[in-house]
Amino acid sequence: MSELTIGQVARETGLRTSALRYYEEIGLLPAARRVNGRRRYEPVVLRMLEVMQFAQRAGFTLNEIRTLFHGFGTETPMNERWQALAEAKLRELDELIERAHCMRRAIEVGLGCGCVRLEDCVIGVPCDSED
Amino acid sequence: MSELTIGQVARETGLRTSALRYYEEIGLLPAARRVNGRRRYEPVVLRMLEVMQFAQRAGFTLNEIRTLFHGFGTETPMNERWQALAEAKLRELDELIERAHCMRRAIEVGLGCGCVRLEDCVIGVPCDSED
DNA sequence: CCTTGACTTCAAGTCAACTTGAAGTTGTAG
DNA sequence: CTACAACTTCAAGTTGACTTGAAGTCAAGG
Repeated sequence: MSELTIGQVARETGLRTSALRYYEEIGLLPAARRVNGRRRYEPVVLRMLEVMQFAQRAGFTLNEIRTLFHGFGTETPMNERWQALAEAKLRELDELIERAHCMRRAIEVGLGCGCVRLEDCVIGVPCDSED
Repeated sequence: MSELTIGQVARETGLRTSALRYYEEIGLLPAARRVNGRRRYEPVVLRMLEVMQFAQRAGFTLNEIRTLFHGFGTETPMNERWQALAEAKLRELDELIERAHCMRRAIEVGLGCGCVRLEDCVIGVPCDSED
């Protein structure tokens, strides 16, 4: 039982079958081999989907993930488009992390202070400039 | 000139007028006073919008932001719903920050290694368990 | 043979957060 | 007075990431 049905992949990954079909439709997953019209997946897609879900939770769009996967390891071990995207995303992630920290601090201040208006709390936290 | 037109608010905040009308429609902004049918805003909305944009960039949905603003400072200085939402969001933010850090590390590894397949890179980075 | 469950395709629906377009109103500048 | 920009409402369109529904196919069990 080396090949998996769409249902098995769905169960293993926690995705819905509709999502898997959708991924194939938009070219995120390579078109699966068909047996009597039904999809058969090689186990490696489980890992791909794992990474994809991970990337998605980290804020990548499906479009970016597709580029990430297509650009990675084709021809040269590390091509330029992948590198550019990765570096851009790195900067985005840094911004995201900073904003998240900032909002976190703001909420904590809000939880701990007696402000009547949220604006007063948040504005009082120094963040937009630097840490 | 203490009250602002929708155009002025838009210019000051960087939002489109359509967005401001939309915010009013969904109850995120209180319905502005009308003069001959046109909206007039008190300057305080600039701060509100500032905070709202900030919260949005930090990952809050408009729905959450509305709750955050409505629940804050009404009746008791710090009511329970606000507190619950804030604490839940705090946990979400922590998760987000961790995932972002993790993806960041994964990308860096990807940039620095010679892997042919992205999966190999990302999977090699210890993250899903703990840091 | 018939049912059942897992699958297929294709079209349309959903949600958030807006934007766009049409058609009309208001206030000011020339 | 006329033009024009800035506003109004209301309906419909957009994007991303899917989901839902209809109608049909296929293999296995009773």
